[in-house]
Amino acid sequence: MNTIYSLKAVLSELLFDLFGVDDIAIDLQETKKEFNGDITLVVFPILKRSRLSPEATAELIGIRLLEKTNIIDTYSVVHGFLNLTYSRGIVIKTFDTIKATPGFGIRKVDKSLPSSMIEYSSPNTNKPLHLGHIRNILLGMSISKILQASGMNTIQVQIINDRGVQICKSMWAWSQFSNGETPESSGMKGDHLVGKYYVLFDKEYKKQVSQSISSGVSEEEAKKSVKCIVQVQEMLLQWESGDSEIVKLWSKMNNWVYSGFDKTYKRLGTDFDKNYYESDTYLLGKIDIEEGIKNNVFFRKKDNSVWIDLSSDGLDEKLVLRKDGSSVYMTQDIGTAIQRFKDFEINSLTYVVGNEQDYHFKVLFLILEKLGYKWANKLRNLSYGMVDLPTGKMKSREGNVVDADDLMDQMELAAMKLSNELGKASFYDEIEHKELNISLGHGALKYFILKVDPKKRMVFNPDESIDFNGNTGPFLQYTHARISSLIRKGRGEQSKWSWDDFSLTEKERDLILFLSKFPEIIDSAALNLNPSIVASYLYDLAKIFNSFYQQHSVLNAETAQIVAFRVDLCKQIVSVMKTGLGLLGINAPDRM
RNA sequence: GGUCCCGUAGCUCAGCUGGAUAGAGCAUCUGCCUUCUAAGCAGACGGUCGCGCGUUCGAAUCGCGCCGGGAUCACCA
Repeated sequence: MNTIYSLKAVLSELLFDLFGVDDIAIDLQETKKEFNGDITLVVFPILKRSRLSPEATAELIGIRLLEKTNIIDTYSVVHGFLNLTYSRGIVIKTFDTIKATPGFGIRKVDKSLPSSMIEYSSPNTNKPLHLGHIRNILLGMSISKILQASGMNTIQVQIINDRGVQICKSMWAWSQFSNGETPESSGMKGDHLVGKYYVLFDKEYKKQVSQSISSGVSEEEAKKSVKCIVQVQEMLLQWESGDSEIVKLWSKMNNWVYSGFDKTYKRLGTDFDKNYYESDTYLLGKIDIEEGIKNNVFFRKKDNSVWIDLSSDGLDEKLVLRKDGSSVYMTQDIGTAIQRFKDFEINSLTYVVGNEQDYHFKVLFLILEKLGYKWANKLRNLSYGMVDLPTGKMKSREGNVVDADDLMDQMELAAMKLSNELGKASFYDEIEHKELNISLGHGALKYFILKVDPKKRMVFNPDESIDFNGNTGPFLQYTHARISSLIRKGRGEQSKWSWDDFSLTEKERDLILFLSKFPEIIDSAALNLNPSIVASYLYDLAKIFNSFYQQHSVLNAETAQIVAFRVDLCKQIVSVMKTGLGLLGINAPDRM
């Protein structure tokens, strides 16, 4: 339907007829604000074939274009730039199409097609979620919605790192220090309680190490031999051998953590279709390694460890099985990926993972390709930069993290405070007001994180980073609420309008043309695994609307027909805003 | 040392499949609420696009080389 595509088709034919140029040379781009027009053809690439001056070439194309199509109304030539203005007819048609398309921008999903699997969050169970997880979760959640909107079925999964030395540390400390403390008895969220003991372990460990050192043991030796760490190692072995007491404790503490995570996920608005647990999957992959040895993908060294040589791909040798036959991370990831393609009818798998693991995933994908899985080229990595604090890196075991729950509390509080300052509280009853502050606080946080290109590293300053003015979530929500209000108030206006009743203002044209880009924006965000594309589109849309709003009155427009038309236009804008914010996981309140 | 990512206004970021005078927000300053929500709008101020060389009619954008920041290359997870 898109006007740019139809224009490109016409141009393609025309330029071939005129000069014999191919599509590659057709460079169409939006016209800069300073010039008249909507879209610009850059004619420089055509000059070689046209053998005319830039101006003459542009003129010639302009004239012919007007003869050939009614998409374009007028043109102007500035140097080598042919600026084209869409005709009223095509603008009208564009708006009619948008209006006639329910859920404009969202492509229908064919349920019978294979799905795309997205893995994200992937927490450890020894500590609560923090700001780093928030970036991961928001990206995963948002990209899942975007993929759905672009017409894919999705399966959202997380792999929960529920075993290993980390959780044993929490278990050990709890056994030592807790006196049987539980989430119920302490009133703490389960994940926070377990995290508390993880930090306690670290303190105790450091204490024991320094005591050991002062009694004459070398630092290196002390770190390995201190009582608490030795006991943790024993615990891990007991867990692996299925010791019932240990497994019971492990299971109890993990369940505390899960109920805590569930609350946080719910608050963030995410939900997984399936959880994978590392305790179930950590043995996967060994069989595949054996298979790969037979096929000469892997090789065994003298000490019995198994490797893959990736030097011909510009990478190193990589271990896939230890000399004692036990797995490394890579082993599990190989096995888990293969398992997933068996478990589900999926045709792609996207991992949302911090960029510190780029190398790991590059290797993983390469190994799976070498193992001959044809879906290996459908593996993707949405890699994102770390979130650091002004004071440096967050470290859970040292406790200097921005906790996910605390952060959301803080955001809600800030929204409440601002709303009271602005004197808006009186419009609402208490519950409604609370919900609104949740929407706005979370909107600010989500937009702050998602508007940035995922691959950029970001510094988060809890005191300064979050704003409610300017290029922010609440600004978009405010714009949405404002338009909603117009529609509410305009409901009484029953006038019918037709295109013959009025001419379009410049801002109205801008809005219609800008709205029409929404589907491409979604496709582009899906293709690039980048929600920030949606975020900046919505921001631009809001800017254009607010500018329109300031210049023209909707409800007090010159005639009843124009009022009716503008209300209709508002309906389309509000729909795109709401859909778009939804893709970012942000609520769009009707008033605020 | 090898590899990957980042470097654009005082700060936070767009723009990067080459195109016209590099755009927003925050901060600072000026206007605009007795008319549809001022969490807004209009404007001012603010730039050697890290540096150099190259490719090109044209480079923030592509290539090469530096510089700065981060990550990674574990029989850790």
